[in-house]
Amino acid sequence: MIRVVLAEDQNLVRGALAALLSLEEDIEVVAEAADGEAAVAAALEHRPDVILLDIEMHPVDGIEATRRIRAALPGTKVMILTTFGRPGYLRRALEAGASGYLVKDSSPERLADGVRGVRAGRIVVDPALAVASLERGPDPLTDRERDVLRVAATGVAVTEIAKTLSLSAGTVRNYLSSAIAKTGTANRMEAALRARESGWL
Amino acid sequence: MIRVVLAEDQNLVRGALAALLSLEEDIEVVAEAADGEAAVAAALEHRPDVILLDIEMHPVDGIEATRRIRAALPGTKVMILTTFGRPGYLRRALEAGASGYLVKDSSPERLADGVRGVRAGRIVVDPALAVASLERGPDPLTDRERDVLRVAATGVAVTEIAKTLSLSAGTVRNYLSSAIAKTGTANRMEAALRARESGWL
DNA sequence: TGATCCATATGACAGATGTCATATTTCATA
DNA sequence: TATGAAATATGACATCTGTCATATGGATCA
Repeated sequence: MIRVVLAEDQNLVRGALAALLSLEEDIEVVAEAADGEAAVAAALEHRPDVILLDIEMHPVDGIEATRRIRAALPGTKVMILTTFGRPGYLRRALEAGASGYLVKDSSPERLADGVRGVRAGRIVVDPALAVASLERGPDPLTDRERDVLRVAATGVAVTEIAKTLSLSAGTVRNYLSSAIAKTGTANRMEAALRARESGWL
Repeated sequence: MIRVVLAEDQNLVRGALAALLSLEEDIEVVAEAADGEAAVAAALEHRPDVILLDIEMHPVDGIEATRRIRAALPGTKVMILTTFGRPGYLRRALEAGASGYLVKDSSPERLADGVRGVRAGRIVVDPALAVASLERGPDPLTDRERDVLRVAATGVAVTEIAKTLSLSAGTVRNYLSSAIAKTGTANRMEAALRARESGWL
């Protein structure tokens, strides 16, 4: 029997995935969690074989939860399950110690097979996404460029970004300029959108 | 027995929801679809009591599918099931003829209860969302303002927007200016984000 | 048949944005 | 320890953006 903890922030989807996994003879969902914090707690309490983590959870996301779980329970395998096939997400998930990465567009059979795969020690990754990750290359942005882009993505003006990050307006424009150059885009918004789609934010 | 057709574009979520609904004694999922087009076809073929529709599907979305299904099969009840609790979505869904609107953050029990509710002729809507919809008021944007905002949301410059929509650059700036005024925001990007969050795009 | 709104357009102006050159400080690393 | 990268800052310049006044033609509606 493979014991699984399931972490996903949308109640309905979480319940549905639990129902789906419960149809498998050899898989048992021993706990559910709605965010990263609760996922770590559930992992510590139940010591599952595999933990399924969504990435987009607040306040603690699936990547950070992966890091904490791998540190505390090296024997537990982590499988990421997310809507977004973003190269940067995959890279960060693997660096954080995940053994698997599935997008929610995968077929239901692949989920159960994936759980069995990581349990057996394999790395389970969508091949197309792995290729995209290599093609895109690593994140070229510095920490501050990322910070500035993240705030810029909300549409606020330079002076607002500067206030938010306690920087001078000129410095913010410098970071935006270099982020725009590195992403090969024409303005802050395209840079932010591109960085997001690459999984860098 | 309540016969249900389920339309949702993410395979894994669709399969999981089907598994969840199948746990109910009185509900039977008679067909699944991955987009609006297929949903309409499945509805015509299977004549279900209730059809569950995600909104975010391509190329035909859940709102458009609702319209077509209501026109062809007035007896079939439509329930929208979406990630986004956007007031404008709710309004448009009801105008298109939907009987229910649930966000994916709802509890699993509410899904089955909701299906029974719309089957019984009730309108099933999250009360908080209904209030938000009334507070926000109807979409104040003109067709062209919406068009321009949609393109602007991709981050491109005015000349690009103008080229895309076959307008002069000045006209585009006029529309952007009035959209910014109507949304009470400070620039095109905030206007686009706000319009999107309101469900106007 | 006016009144009003929408779609479209132009010109002018002030302010915001993106680029570039340049500079200091800190930190890691060869 | 010297080198380089990152974080931070300023000033200057050209271009882009948002606003406003104004105009025309079509649609709708009382």
